[in-house]
Amino acid sequence: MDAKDLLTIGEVAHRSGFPPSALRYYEREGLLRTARTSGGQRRYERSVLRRLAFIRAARTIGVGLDEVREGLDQLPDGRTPTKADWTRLSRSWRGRLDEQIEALVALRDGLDSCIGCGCLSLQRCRLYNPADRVAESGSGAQLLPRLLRRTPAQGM
Amino acid sequence: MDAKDLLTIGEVAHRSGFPPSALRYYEREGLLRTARTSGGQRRYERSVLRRLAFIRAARTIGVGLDEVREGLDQLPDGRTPTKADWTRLSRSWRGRLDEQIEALVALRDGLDSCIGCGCLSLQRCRLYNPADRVAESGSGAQLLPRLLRRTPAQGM
DNA sequence: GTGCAAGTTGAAGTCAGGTTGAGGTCAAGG
DNA sequence: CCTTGACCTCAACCTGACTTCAACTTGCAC
Repeated sequence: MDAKDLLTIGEVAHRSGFPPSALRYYEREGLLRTARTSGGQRRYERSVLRRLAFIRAARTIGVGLDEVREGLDQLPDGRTPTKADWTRLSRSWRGRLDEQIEALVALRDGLDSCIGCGCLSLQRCRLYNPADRVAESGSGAQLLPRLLRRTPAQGM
Repeated sequence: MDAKDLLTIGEVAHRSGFPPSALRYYEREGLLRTARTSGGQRRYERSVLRRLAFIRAARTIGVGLDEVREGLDQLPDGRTPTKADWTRLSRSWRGRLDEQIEALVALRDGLDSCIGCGCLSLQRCRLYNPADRVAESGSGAQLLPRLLRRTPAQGM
């Protein structure tokens, strides 16, 4: 916490791989807090790098920034987060990842059967069925896409 | 091809699960062609439903519209596409799906090791490494997200 | 022949996750 | 002190895949 330990935005950008524009954006969005010099420039504590690693990992998995913020907000207020804190956060993604994989595998199996039959039929094709139910039920809901919906990393 | 067989946009919307706005959009984007009544209203051949099934399946897998169009453009010009035509198109996705699954599994394994060590370290964490490479190469590109990027079926 | 649901258009809006640019300020080495 | 590169803010822009809106027209049932 020595003043010497504080990093400029350029240093953080270089070390984290996020461009400065993203760092400023994350700050605006409440994912990061920064100290400022008397002249108004950002100075980052070293711990921001771990936070950014978390953000990077979350984004890679496809977690949206809102949810990332929620996660980060659950970190202990006063003290520096421990290994256990980060572990707890990460663990919750394991399930999501499993879901995503499961959904894709189901899709692949469906695709296989479609390749087999060449159908893509409204009645029979498993790839198509989600939409079909919509047509039947009149509801706006979808089935498989729901699992995949959480839009995977878009930016940059 | 009897005039009686032509469908209105509402009927196609209902049977395909795509809202009319999406159907018009797809037409503007060159994924669909339609006949028109003397008054200018769209009339769809029934075959559009199969095309839409293809589009739905592609979007579900995460294929972008540009690529869907490319695929559809490869369908035979004069004749009605056969089962084999659709099969050929679908088969190319199998590989993509495999890739996506593989990427997610790798991610999950990486996550597991991170949960184990609680690190999310800049140097060691496998979840983090993709970004690290970016930082090195100076490019704005991402590695894994590229595979997951294409936003899964959004419509309705 | 009329009423009204369903259709038409083009333009603009939406959402996420940032990027880009203009115009100006800060900080550090010489 | 001065230069210069790094930094600041605010606003506007970007992509993809649509949706929504306003203002108007069609087409089918009665």
